[in-house]
Amino acid sequence: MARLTLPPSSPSQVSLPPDKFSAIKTANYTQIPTWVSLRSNSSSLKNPQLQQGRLENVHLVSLSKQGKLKEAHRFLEEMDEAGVSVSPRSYESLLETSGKLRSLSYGKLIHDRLRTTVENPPGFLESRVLQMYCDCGSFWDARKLFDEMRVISMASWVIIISAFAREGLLKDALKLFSQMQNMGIEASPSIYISLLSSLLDSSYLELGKQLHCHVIKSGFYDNVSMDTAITNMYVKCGCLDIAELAFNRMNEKNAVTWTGLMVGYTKAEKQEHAIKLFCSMVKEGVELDEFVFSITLKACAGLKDLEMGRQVHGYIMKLGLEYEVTVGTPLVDFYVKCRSMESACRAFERISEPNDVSWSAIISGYSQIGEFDDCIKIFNSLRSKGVVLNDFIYTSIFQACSVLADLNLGSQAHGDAIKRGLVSYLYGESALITMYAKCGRLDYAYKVFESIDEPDTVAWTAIIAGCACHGTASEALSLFRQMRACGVRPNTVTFIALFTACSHSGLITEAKQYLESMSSEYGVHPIIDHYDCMVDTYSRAGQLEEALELIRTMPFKPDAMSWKSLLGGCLIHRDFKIGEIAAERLLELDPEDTAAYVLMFNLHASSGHWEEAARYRRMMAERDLRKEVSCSWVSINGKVHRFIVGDRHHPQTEEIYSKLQEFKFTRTSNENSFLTEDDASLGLLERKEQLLDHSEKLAIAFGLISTPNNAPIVVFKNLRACKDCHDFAKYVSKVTGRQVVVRDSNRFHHFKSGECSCGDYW
DNA sequence: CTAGGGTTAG
Repeated sequence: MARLTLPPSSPSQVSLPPDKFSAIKTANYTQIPTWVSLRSNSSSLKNPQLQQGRLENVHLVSLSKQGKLKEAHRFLEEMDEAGVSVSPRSYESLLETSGKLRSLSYGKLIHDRLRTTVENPPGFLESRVLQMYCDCGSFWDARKLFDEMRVISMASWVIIISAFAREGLLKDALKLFSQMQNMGIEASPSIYISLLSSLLDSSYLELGKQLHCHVIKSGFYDNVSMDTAITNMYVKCGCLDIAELAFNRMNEKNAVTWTGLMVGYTKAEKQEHAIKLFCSMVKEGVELDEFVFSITLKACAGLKDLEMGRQVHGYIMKLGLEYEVTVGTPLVDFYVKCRSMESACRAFERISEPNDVSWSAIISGYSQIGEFDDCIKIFNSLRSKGVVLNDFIYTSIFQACSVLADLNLGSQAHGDAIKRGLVSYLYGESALITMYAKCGRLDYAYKVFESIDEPDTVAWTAIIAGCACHGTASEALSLFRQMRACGVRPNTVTFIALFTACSHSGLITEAKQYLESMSSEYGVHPIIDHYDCMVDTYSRAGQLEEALELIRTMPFKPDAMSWKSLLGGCLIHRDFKIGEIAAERLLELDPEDTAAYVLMFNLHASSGHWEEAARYRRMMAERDLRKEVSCSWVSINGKVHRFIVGDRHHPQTEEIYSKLQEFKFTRTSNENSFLTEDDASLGLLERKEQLLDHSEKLAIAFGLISTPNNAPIVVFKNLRACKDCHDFAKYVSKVTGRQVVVRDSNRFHHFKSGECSCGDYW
């Protein structure tokens, strides 16, 4: 008899891919036999009748539970040589592990071994093999095995139908279901549950009703799981009223049943109803679990009802569930949505084992309150700690990079996400399009867009918005037509992007047509933002009467944005009469809006009405309002250099200012010299005469001296570009032959040979 | 031996 060598007790040499370690973590280590004792008295070999290979099989199962399939396979071969037979229990475990680890190759090896070495395998092993193929996602193998089965157990029917249903292969699942019926086999509740729960939206309602009829005819009474599945089918198909009926008819309900209905109401934006259900649960004494709190907190978050959420939080603490990640994470999100970042952080710290979802919730929290630097900080620390990152996190990071205009970090994170295989999700890709577009690389944005096989509404919207902010309106409109041709439906945001493109290029007729047809032709009902865009389009184009008329006749009460857009137009086109109206209305709606004061100041100052101008400055001072300090920055070799007006802090200040002097740039038309936002931010009226040290010019000058002669210069600015700096950039591009790109708070300006892509229209 | 529920984002 061959000698049986047992494996060394050192850690296994089998290396599993890192993402499969979870299986090892969940392994039951109590199953590990002490193989030292196995080795010392390998009595089973000496006395086969006594042990019948029991210990070897225990060891085999142990290896399998630890996910050590390679080692298990080696051990199997040794058992063969030793003539020790493999127990059905071992086969069962090996098949289960192969499935869990989605290791088709080992699964197949076990299946082959079972076929060739065991003459009449017990029926349950056959269905275990089937399960393994389904778990590995190899439906072809599963189907082949199934078709070859001589006797099909109910378990096998359940396994294959539920696998097909879960995988979205509904047609195949239904075919098998009717095959069962034709064979006179009655489907079990599990089969109905699988089929019902694969019906994800209202397009399956008819099918769902038919299945419901089958269930009734089959006479299954009071099966909580199945009745829950029926209720949830109606929920997912959008029939909340029917779902509620089905729910009320149930004699016995559990937490799962309640949760399903609450999800439905929350999705339908009827959060109050969901919370009412939660209260009933408490009243009726239903045993609550973590999932109930997840959805309850989501409902509170949707309502931004801080009081309600706090009460729920108290209840959670009473039950000691705040440490659970399934409760703690939605709790974090709830506080984030209620703008209570401090509480969110506290809730986060209580989670005993935060997962990637918890991290994405807290990162998106920082992103939502505008603390983008914090987002990046957390991201970097997670990256270095090797925490699992998901596509949600990357989406937030790309968003942060768009706002910070940090192309460097953005493209690094992009590469990182590719390595982790997280980019293939549309959400992430759309965020990438926006990130590249807002970092000034419309070309990369296009590349990402073109790499998407079937762009969805959001992806199309992202690229259209990208074109809009770069001022390529005709491209935006053409993309919109292509989108329609591809059968993708535009949504509210798509139209905002489209209108933005029109307003930046003065396409009044087009904008008007879209506004009139969006509801009838595209099924998107205009909201006030769309009208505000139209007001903006008219205003920029100088059609101020039309803009005012639209504000007065539109089906919404004008908001601050309506008047702000109009006021902006009045400034460009020097209309005091309408400007005054707009400013008054704007200040009524939002007395803290600094833009109103600055715009009115400029409007009067630009025509020499200094007293009127001063009145607005005084008002601003009295209300203790300050404009955000204007700031421009340029990134050189990954390092960001920031400038404010008159800045002399940069180590190369002398060089920068002498470069500026070189241009001897003088204003082209004196009448157009407004007091700019730069100046207004400092409150220095006398600045009017010396505009050479605006942050934007400093950044451009620094770009000129720090990059090769032919390199384009990309400058970012937190406020809108002023006319003077705009002229300066044009001049620089003409004299130096360099391409200058300026992103202001509104859009991109591409300067080339003395011309700007905005056509002086911004 | 199978089946029912939740949280993150553009």
